[in-house]
Parts: sequence; structure tokens; C-alpha cells
Amino acid sequence: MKITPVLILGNCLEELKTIPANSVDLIFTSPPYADSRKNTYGGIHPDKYVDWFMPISRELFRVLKPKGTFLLNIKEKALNCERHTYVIELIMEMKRLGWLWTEEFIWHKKNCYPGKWPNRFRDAWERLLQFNKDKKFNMYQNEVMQPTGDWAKNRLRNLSETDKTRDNAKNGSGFGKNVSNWLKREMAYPTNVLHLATECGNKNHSAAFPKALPEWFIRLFTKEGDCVLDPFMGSGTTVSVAQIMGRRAIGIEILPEYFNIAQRQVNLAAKNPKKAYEKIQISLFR
Amino acid sequence: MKITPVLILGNCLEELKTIPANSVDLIFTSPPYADSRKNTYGGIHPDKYVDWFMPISRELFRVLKPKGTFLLNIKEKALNCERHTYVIELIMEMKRLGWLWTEEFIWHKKNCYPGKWPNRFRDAWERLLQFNKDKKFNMYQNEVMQPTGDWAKNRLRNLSETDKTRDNAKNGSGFGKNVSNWLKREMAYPTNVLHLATECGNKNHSAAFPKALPEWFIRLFTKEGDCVLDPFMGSGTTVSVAQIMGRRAIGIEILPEYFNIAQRQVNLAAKNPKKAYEKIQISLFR
DNA sequence: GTTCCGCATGAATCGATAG
DNA sequence: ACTATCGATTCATGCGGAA
Repeated sequence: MKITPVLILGNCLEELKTIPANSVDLIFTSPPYADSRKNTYGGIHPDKYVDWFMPISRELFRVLKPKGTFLLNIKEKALNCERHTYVIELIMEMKRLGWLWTEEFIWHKKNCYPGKWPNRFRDAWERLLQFNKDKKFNMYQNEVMQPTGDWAKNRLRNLSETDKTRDNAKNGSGFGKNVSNWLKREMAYPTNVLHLATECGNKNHSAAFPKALPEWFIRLFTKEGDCVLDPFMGSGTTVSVAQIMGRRAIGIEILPEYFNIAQRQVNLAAKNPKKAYEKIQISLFR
Repeated sequence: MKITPVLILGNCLEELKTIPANSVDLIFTSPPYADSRKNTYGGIHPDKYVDWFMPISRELFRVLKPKGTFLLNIKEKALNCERHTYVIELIMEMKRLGWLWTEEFIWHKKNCYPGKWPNRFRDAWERLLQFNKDKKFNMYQNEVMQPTGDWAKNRLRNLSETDKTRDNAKNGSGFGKNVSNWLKREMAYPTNVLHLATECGNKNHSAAFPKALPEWFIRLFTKEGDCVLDPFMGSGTTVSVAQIMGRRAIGIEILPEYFNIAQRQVNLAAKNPKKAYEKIQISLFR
């Protein structure tokens, strides 16, 4: 199945209004952070961040399907020696608007930005806020199961050796059932902490996250053919990952510079999807 | 230097009033989480949590030195398929009271509670909220430097063969005080993400955190002889760690049962501080 | 004395059932 | 309708006994 994402060059709030209500399965986005990236997006002052985001939040609520999910990657910056409160104020406001704040995932950035300050250490984590319209949202947990920890490997290795000898010695003693039980145990469900290194190779966009991040949430919250929206597309990481995974995708970007990069990335992925897919590093959870 | 902690049996809010203003260097505490530990503390309803905590917060502000730090370990629970907002409301209220919200550390709980639900994964992290009265607070960053990546791993592996304590061999990353003296080269500053397992063998208290947690913050925010306060002492982890590290300590606990456990632990540590110190596992940052 | 293995134990959460 | 209680589910870790 070959689906080319829809890329829209324009103002996020205006363009969202052209999208039908209840049509999107997953919104995954990383909006411009307050007052940072001045050179690119212009920057919104922290004190005005909530007022700026709420109208957009309202449109996102409208376009999301009842069982869809909105995932917001955000982190407050330190301003004047303090953490600003615009993120937690935003959570409160979005709840007033009708969003359910269902979960907060942590993205642990294993190779965070270097630096030293007298009053704080390097910031190695970001928030991944999950919002929903309904308590019963779609979630495909089996799609993101992972191998169990090292503790199990050692023990299962020993176990499987004894299993083999017994299996050779005796025939059809019903031991196979036990083995299959243990095999199930080789996979476990993940937690709400994601360990991912930032991709430093990404040249142009100043706020790129690793492909594995949208990839994980797209697997968790959508099926093939579902629709993924990124209203702050940037250089198109989320959109092209969705494309490669066989999801429909919509991306909105106001700056032609980034829009063009995203366009090229999408064309490239359309030409050789397998190669593009292999490029997605799945290095979650250590 | 031998300093015995001051343990107070009584109501937190009342007893705090007996402590002089501007006398404490570090407050490190983990108050009863909303509605949990019902069997022990009675539990506060999430909707009333902020109102319950704010008068205590006011007293904590009073007793803290201008350059001191308040570190609050807390996590909101999921209620009715949503994350409750009492923690972020608490942050807003404390700012109104005059606290600076300077940082939010993440405690990544490597061995979080198991379970499976249709709409969420296991919760593997807690907040460590840092509050201060003044932008220029005391912070001794050099005290918590850690060995860098690969070098540390190799070094520590060899080490565990030489210095054969059982616990070092087990997790492969533990190192004692004597060892850290060795490793003056190739040390780096940590980040604001801490990787620690909960100590589950502790039958004493239903909510004991690992000793390495208060140990790290006591090193970071206090010197020898400084005063550490834990207004919700529980079985006395914070207080006895502070004692072993040569800090003065004050602990308040309302339940005689826990108070007695803390009392015993303190007496034990006073008798043999070296042995007690070695028991503190420093296995931070993986 | 070391290594290996069995086992209990968590600051959990949801859905169903009962009052 | 709304609150209180209970059972089912799940996995990394430390401790203790055994080889």
C-alpha cells in the first residue's frame, strides 16, 4: 500500500480549519518551544504560550477521532533560574477545554546537550503528554512489546538447556507446554519511560527528535491506513515515519524552508520505502 | 564527628512550628501520596491534597535557610483513567506562596510495580521537585560527579573482581566511597535523571525509597554539619543517611510504629557508622 | 567463599460487584 | 448515580538457601 502524505504550507491554525472533524487517529507533534529557536520560528514568549496554543488545541480537539490520541512533546525552559510554568498551565487549560490528561510519558535523552551551569545540571528529559477525548481510546499494546530484562536472559538460557536435555530424553511428556509458557515470558510490556538518544545527524531543523519516537507512538496508537497529523511538521520526521509505516499522514508547516525539506524527504521515502524503513533505528529501552 | 538526629513524634504541622526560622539547609521528604498508604496514614483525597499540604509548605518555607533547598518526592496517581492534577496545582500554589520552582528531577524506577491495563503501561518514574527561596542557593556540584561511560564500566568490572563485595558484583555498577577516591580522572557531572531501583526487601515501611536517593541530594545541597529535615520521616531513611554522612538531622513522624523503627535505625547507625555507610548502594545513572 | 536459582515483594490500576 | 472494596494482572530486584 502506497500512501503519499499531504503536506500543507501555511499557518497552522488556519490550515487546521480545512481538516474535517473527527478524521484523525493520532496527533503527534513537537510545537516550537517558548522563546527558543528565535531564528527559525520567531519564538513565543513563555508568558503568552498558553494563550497562543489554546486556539490550536481547540482545532486539534475538533479534528481528532473520538478514540484517537493527541501526543504533545514539550519541555519548559529554565527562565531566570526557574522552571517556567507554561506547560503545567497548559495542561490545566486543556482539561478545561475537555481534553483528558491520560498519561505523561518521559523521554529520557541519553545523550543530552552538554553544558555546565552553577545552579543546575544538564536537562536529560522531556515530557510526552498524552491527551484523549474519551476514556476508551484505541491502544495496540502488543505492537510495542519488548524483550524482558537481562535478568531473564541468564535464567532462561539455563532453563532452556535443561529443557532440551529433558526433551531429548523423554518423548511427549507434556514438557513442551512449559517451554511455550516461558517463551511468552521473553517479551514484556514497556513502561512510561522511553530511553532514546537524540539524532545528531539531522542537519537543518533545530528541534528534530529521533525517528524512533514517533515510530513507537504510531505503532501504539494507530493501525495501517490510519491517519497521523503533525501540525508543526518541521522537517517532516513524524510525517515521513508515518508514510513508511503505511499510515496516511498530514503535515502543516509555515516556513517554506522546512516545508521543502519535508517534501524532499517524503518523495525519497515514496521512491524506496524499504530502505527508508530500515533507517529507522529502534533502540528504545536500552 | 558524631551527631545524633533529633526525632520528633507528633503531628507534622504542629511540630514544625517548634523549629526556628531559617535554620535548615535541606528539606528532603516524601509526603504520603494522595489516597495511597491507606492502611498506614489514612490517605488524603486527591481533590483535597493541595489544601492539606499548603499550611505545611508555609512552615517549611519559614524554617529553611535563605540559601537552602526543599526537595519534594511526589507522583500523581491515575484516577478514573486520567492523571490527577494535584501535583501541578501544588506547584502553582507554592509559587504563589513565594517558592521558586527551580528544577524537576526525574527518578526512573528501574523495578517499577508490575501490572497490565487496557489504557496505560507501568508507571516507572516519580517527580523530584526542587524548590528554593532564593536564586542563589547552595549547590556543591563536584560532590556528585560520576565516572564517564565505557571507561567506568570496564573499570568497575575489574574492580568487582578485586574488591569482591557481593553487592558490587551483582549490579556491576556499584562503587563505594573508597573506590570513588581512586577515580579522580574522567569524571563528569550528572544530569537531572536518576536511575534507581526501589528497595523492596524493606518490610519496615511501605514506601521506603532507596538510600542512594537522599544520599545524592544531601551530598549535592549540604556540607558536613549542615541540617537536614524530613517532616514525613516514615521509617527514617533520610534521617539515618544524613546521620551517617555527618549532617545534623531532624525527623518528624506521627505514627509511633514508624517512629520506633526510625529510632532503632538511628541507634544502630550511631553504634557503627562505617558499616552503615557501606550499606548505601551508589548505583546511580546506570 | 562464590555462583546460581527460587521466591516474595512492591507508593499500581482497572473493571466488576456490592451497598 | 455515586462511592467503597476486591480480584486479576504483571516484572525487576534483593534476599536466602543450596550446590
